[in-house]
Amino acid sequence: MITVAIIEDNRLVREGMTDMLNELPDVKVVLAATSLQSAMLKAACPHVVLLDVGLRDKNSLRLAEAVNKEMADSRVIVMDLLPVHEEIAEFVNVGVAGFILKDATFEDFVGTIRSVADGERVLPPRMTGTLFSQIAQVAVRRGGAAALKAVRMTKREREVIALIAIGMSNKEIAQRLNIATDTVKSHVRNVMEKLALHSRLQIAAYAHSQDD
Amino acid sequence: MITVAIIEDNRLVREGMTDMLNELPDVKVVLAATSLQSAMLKAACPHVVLLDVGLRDKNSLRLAEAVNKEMADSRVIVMDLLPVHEEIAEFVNVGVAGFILKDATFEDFVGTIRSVADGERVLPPRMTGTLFSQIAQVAVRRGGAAALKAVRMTKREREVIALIAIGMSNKEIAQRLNIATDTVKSHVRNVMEKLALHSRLQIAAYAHSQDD
DNA sequence: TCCTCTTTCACCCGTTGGGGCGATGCGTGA
DNA sequence: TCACGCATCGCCCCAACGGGTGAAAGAGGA
Repeated sequence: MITVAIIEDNRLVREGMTDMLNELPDVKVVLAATSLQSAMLKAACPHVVLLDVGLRDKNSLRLAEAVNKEMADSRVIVMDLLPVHEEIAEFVNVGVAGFILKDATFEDFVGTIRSVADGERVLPPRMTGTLFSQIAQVAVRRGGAAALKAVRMTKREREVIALIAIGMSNKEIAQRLNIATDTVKSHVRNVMEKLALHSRLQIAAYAHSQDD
Repeated sequence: MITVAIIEDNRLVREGMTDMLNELPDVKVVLAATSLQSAMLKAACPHVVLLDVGLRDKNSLRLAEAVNKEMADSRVIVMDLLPVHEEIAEFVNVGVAGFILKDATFEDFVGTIRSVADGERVLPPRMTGTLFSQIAQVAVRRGGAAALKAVRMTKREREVIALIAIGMSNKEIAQRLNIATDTVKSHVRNVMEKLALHSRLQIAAYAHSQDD
């Protein structure tokens, strides 16, 4: 049995991965969190740590290094969207055992986990399918709406998103909706949490990508 | 001869207006600026001040009032895109002599200027044509590309716009393009100046509206 | 040749945004 | 009835952004 810890800040992806992996006979997810907490990770002591480094943090490298150092008996797999070659080299240098792109096949994904748990080193293979789409499928399969609720926007949030998309500031949105700017900020923060984004610009980009 | 000052922050519109008006035998543009500087305006001492209040400033009303107060012998025409009735009333109250919508006919436009210079008060007439489209036509007529250059983005600026559109910060753009963040800021400022925008979010909205 | 445009970079300053944290009502459904 | 999600608002902190000014170097056209 391979024990796995998932560090991933997008709720949909995180829970989808957890379910998918738990359906496998030889894999068990023992931890799924948004951020890295050494304490919890040490307590869980998983064979494999799936570490999402997204595209935001520059210090994701040091993050991977830290995990590798403090968890000598755990092996790290870095998940990324579109890593550059130099970055891959750097990650390998700090001791990352595996590398998987988010547009990988599920088979590639599981294969990487098993290989890494087996002691191998897996560098980014050429992949064709999309891991993301499969996660989305799993998400809708289990419990139907239950999963999508995690990323489903409330009425107010959709309003705020729409106003952000047309370029309005928090203050302007507050005036338009007749609420306090702090309230707008709360909505914006919740939206970013749900979509795993980190700026209102990304919210705007997301909004525009939706209504194409 | 009617002397005119133009306060308008969109370069294309500003220069287009200047040229169009200067082609008239009885009109001369003596000042064309983006913002209101009392000193320069007093020095120019125009018969008519064309004041663009756009849709951004809340205090455009006080601006119009200030011009009217300090320039007792100049008459003010407010230009706006889509003013509300209440706003019009307020502007009239602070002594604005004329009012012209940006989707007015050029004839209406010139007529308003002449009437105001003549001492009349011109409230927003019902108009049909679009002043904007005529300005664009004049802009291309005179020198062809010369005018569009004012709003034509440079290669670098287009790159920056594209990266803003997908949600990147100045710092991220700087890293991507291998330039300093201050340089990126310069480009962003220039873009905003050219498009008469006031935030990167609006740039993103503009970019997305373009490639539809 | 000179001048303009483009691209580059720097410094300063005030405002906004992102993130953490807590708190209060209010409806809905278990 | 009680928990939960939603919407509301507040405060703090610090980094990022918007805006102004200034400057330097290279490209290209007049």
